[in-house]
Amino acid sequence: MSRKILCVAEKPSIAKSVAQHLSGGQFNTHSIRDNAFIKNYEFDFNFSPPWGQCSVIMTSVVGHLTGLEFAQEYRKWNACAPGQLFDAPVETGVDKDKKAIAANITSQAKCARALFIWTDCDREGEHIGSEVRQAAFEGNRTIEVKRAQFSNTERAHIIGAAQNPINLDDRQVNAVAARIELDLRLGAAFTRFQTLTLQTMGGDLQDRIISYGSCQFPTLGFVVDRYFAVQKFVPEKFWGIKVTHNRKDMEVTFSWRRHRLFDRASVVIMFERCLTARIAKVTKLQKKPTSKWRPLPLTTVELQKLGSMYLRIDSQRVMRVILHIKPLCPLFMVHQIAEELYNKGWISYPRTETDTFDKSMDLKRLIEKQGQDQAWGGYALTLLREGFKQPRGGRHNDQAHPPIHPVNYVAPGSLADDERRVYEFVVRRFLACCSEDAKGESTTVEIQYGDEAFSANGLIVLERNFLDVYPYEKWTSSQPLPKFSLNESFEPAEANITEGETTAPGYLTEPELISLMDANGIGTDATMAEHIAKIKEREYVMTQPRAGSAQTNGTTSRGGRGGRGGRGRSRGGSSAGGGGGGGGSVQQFIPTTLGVALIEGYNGVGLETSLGKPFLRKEMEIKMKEICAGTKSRNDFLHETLEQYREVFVRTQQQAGVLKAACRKYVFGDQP
DNA sequence: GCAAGGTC
Repeated sequence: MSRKILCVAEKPSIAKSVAQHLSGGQFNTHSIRDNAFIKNYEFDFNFSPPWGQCSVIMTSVVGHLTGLEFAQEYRKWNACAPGQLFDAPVETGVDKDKKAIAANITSQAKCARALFIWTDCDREGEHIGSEVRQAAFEGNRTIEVKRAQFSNTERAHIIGAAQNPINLDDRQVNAVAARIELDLRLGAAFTRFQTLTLQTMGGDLQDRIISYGSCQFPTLGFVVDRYFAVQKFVPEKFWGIKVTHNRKDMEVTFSWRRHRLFDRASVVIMFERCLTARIAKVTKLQKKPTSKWRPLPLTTVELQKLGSMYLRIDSQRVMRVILHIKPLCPLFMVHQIAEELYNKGWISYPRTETDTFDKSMDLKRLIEKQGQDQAWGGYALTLLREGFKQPRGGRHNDQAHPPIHPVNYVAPGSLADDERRVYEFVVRRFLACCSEDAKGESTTVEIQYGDEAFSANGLIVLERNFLDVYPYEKWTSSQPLPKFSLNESFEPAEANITEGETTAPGYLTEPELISLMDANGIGTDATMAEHIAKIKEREYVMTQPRAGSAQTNGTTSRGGRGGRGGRGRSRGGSSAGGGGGGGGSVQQFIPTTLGVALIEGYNGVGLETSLGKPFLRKEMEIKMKEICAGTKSRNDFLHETLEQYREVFVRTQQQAGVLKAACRKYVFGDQP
């Protein structure tokens, strides 16, 4: 029997590093025909029984091998009514530019005894694995198929994965296969319908593609929702009372327990009672221990959000990204950099939803590796000797990957500038997770002044703990507090009525948009940025710098945000200091007239669940998870979802007038 | 001329 095993990874970089680890560095490299990226690595490896010592060919694909298309006769836009695409026959075929890669696998499988699949351990990776399996079957009907389970490219981990293969999970394969079919049918049907229908209105809509996608539209919906919240916002005046007192060269500001009222006359009456009373009395003096929690283990979405807030990405990287014609935004770049660090074996798999470390993981060993660093090595070693804490656990677990953490030490000096910053962030975050919370003492002084109560807060930081290694967060007192005693009376230095106005929420920013997409299951961590780029490309939205985003000008009292619109909320306290802060201004998203018209149009069709809302897509995601759990079949899912959308489609077709009216109103500016 | 998901 053949002693050859064929191994196939999801991308060339993984094939290479796995080959290096399994071979101990001794391997031969062969190019393949018609593809410059793919290499076959040849070496020997001693597998666990029943395989034993085998010769190995390690190669890879580049992402998906195949694509789904409508049968030839349905591909032309005018070949059929768009609604027919819900049922039109579809066929899977190897992508044109992937033929050579598939042929390589087919031919290598011919004389192999087994196929080991080394695609990423996520849903899409499982499906790519099934595509690889199919290509291998074309050359060898009886090849045995196994799957290696790994989440980083650290040597021991890779060798362990080679020796403990599992089977391909066909549930995950089915879930993805169904998603692919749905995305194709729905995307094509609605895109053709919308485009062809609205084209007839001429003008600006004449020659453009008005695409629909199950991710594009909800993303657009978030932008439009916020836009209307801003537009419809009505500012309201409010009034408050501020009391200040000077003691030992410190000025203490007491804030009103009622915070603010929207009725000026009442505030004036209350204020005058304070003045009449003249003397304030300390009614409560409380000191209590307080702490600032160490951060949770790092997930992809957090890395992207915090990355764009804290890590400046240099312009060279921007150029590289432009040359690859990739969507241009900081989040996407952070993602790419993390991917590179993973490929090189420095950090764990950077796509994970998990914010809990498995108890069996040897975290101390990972901390130890960081001990040699000049900047944080000392902290790491001290942490090992004293103060190590098992990290807090969040509520997310994708059951596939641990939180993002450093797997090996690399001297920051040997990394490119932007890689270094991301690596440093991952390391510091990891060390912070394993540290003690910061400890402090908070003091609250409450006074009674007239009929009103006021209070002042102070904070003393006693132990910085994780803050020492995690400069991205700050914990500072709002004001230093002098000593007060219980029941003492004093005459406040000053009391004033303050005046302010509620301010409108801001337009949606990129981190906010990402948060909304994440919370609603729109796109994956790798594709969110692409969906955002897509709705810009389609001219559904545009971006512009938010005026005055750098600092709030705090001379007049502005009572926080969001009276009516409700959404806009000032950032949490830590944003002020942040390490490096990005420098540039925050981009905000504003819908175009077309974007508004589309969302308003679909909202106006009177469906229970508008296409501009995230619910339908969210439901799809939940059902995919059910398929993976084995509680739902692929066919039931496909059928249910198609019928659901078909209803929307039919309704929208019947009420195309509503969609057109929205375009007349917003795009052409006609008065109704 | 359509989608979303991989990756180069």
